[in-house]
Amino acid sequence: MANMIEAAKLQIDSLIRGAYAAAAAKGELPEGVELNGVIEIPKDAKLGDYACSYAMAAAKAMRMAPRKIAEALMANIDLNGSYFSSVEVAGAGFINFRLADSWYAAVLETIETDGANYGSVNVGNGEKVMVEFVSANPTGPMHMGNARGGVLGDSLAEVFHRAGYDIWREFYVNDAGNQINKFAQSIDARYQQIILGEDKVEFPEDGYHGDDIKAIAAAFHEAHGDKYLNADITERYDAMSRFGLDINIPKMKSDLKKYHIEYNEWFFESALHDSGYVAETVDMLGEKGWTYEKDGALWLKTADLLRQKAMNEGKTKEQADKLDLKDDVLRRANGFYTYFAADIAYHRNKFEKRGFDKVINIWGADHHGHVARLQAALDGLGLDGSHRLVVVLMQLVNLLQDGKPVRMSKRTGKTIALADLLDEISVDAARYFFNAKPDTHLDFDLGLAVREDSENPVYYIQYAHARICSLVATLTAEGSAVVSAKDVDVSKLAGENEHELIKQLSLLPEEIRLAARDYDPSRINRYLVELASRFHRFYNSERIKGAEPEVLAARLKLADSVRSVIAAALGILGVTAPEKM
RNA sequence: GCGCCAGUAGCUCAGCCGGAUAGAGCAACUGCCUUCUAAGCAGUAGGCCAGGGGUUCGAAUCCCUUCUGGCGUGCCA
Repeated sequence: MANMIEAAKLQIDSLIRGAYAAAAAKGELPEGVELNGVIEIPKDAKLGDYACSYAMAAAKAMRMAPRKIAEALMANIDLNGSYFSSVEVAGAGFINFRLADSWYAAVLETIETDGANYGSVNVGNGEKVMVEFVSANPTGPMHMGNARGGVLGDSLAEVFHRAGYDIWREFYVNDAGNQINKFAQSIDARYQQIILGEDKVEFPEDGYHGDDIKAIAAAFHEAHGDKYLNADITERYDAMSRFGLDINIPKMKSDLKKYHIEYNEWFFESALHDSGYVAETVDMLGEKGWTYEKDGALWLKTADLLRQKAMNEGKTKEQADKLDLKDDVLRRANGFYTYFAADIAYHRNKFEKRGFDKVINIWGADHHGHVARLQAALDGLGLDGSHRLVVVLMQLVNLLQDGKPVRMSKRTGKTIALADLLDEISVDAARYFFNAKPDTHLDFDLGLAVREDSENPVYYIQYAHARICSLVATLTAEGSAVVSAKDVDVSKLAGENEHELIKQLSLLPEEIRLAARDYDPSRINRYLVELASRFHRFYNSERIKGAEPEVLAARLKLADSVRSVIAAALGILGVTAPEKM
């Protein structure tokens, strides 16, 4: 689990601190200045492999020119036994380090040791984290937006897993509330149309118009005949919604499974209502003084909670008072709890009952108005939702057909089902493609998606992997098997392409750390493209087969390390690494 | 009105807890297969980082402000 980038940076920090102590002792630099600054990888490798800005940051406190400070520090650095071969002062006062063979060798050894787990880091310390994603309404088929959420949530969960968190994947099934009622009404209308004739029964305007509802109604009719035609409405709706859910939920499970997405738990909203947990949670808010009654409904003092939250986050009282805020209904005048009330209860359950340290929800951006409210409500319960609940907002997918937008609404019935998409493109392409940066719109053109060519970078990456597999097989057959990292003479990999390639290999642990920090698994996509690109460049410029034995062994080991890292990183995204293409 | 997000090359976007000359892919043009997979590589070209102000050794990056676009602001979920 070694992170060689971290190791290099830590070593530079200690080298500089040691040099400062030595320089200060000799009177070359003023004593007692706190060193700080950034150690980073310069954009241009010609400048060095690592650059350090400590001298510039210390200029003011030391009252010296940055370059002078840098030179004094450099003169006192001892590189013996370090990962670095040289150090120099450049630009305005950067101290630049160049990596030695020992560092490159350590990267290859780490990759060999860690195998498929290479890149894992432990920033999470086993903290319990739930990722809740997709949670599509079970009233109809899933669409492209759900596909994006599914892929994003699953990849993000895997990123967190590899960053050292204890991960739990969950799907929240909204099997209660108004939309279920509407679902039952829609099935009922179709059911009656089957029996009485389509023109005899009016279909509700705001019902679900999709063909899937007709199919459910037909199946229901087949199972029960006309039995429910005159049944009590509550009994009828209950039977119909349960029948429909029993068809739709397994379908969602199997559709998601096609994308290799599986959950630890499918959590039912109805369970929260049935057990009285929603009522209990609302009562708790009342006991804490956060609710009041008005017009027959029970309201949450959301405005007060949000103002308090804003002030906790650094806003002044004046700024907080200026916010235009509204309270929310928790229990309607008709006695039913709102979705919001159930959602608060659900999140109380996640934190309080099941003990998750942190919860990450993937939501469509159209729900963003709900984020701060939910956090504030949880704050009101003393659960610190503002810090422990993270909502990743995902812009919805713009589905295009020949450049024109296609509406994606369940009510119009014109959905492009998630499952159908896989008839058009591979799971690999879908997983790669939908794993785009969450906060940007994703234009998905159906015409383009059908194409399986180099337009899609996933093939570019997989090609690199297949190419290496073929190379290893060819050379192994000729008696040149991949050797262990310890037996590789890294000095034979001294070309710029080789060094750049190894440095790219070393970056994966850092990318995983940052992907978790920013809740952005698409970093891994970009990392892979860059890795594949550097490999292809190396492959085209350096011959492996036919090279001198030591050079061949070293280059083959490098290629095989790339193969291993591509497979490991594709594994995070749930994309396969084919041996042949 | 109030709030959230975005504005970087013709297009799609990286870069954003400040660092050196702002990068990639696509599209366009030019080369590279008798030799390890050409689903590949090398090269050419493209920019008031939306505008204005501020902070400092240094700003695409941080702060303020204006403009433009998307979304939210239900006893819907």
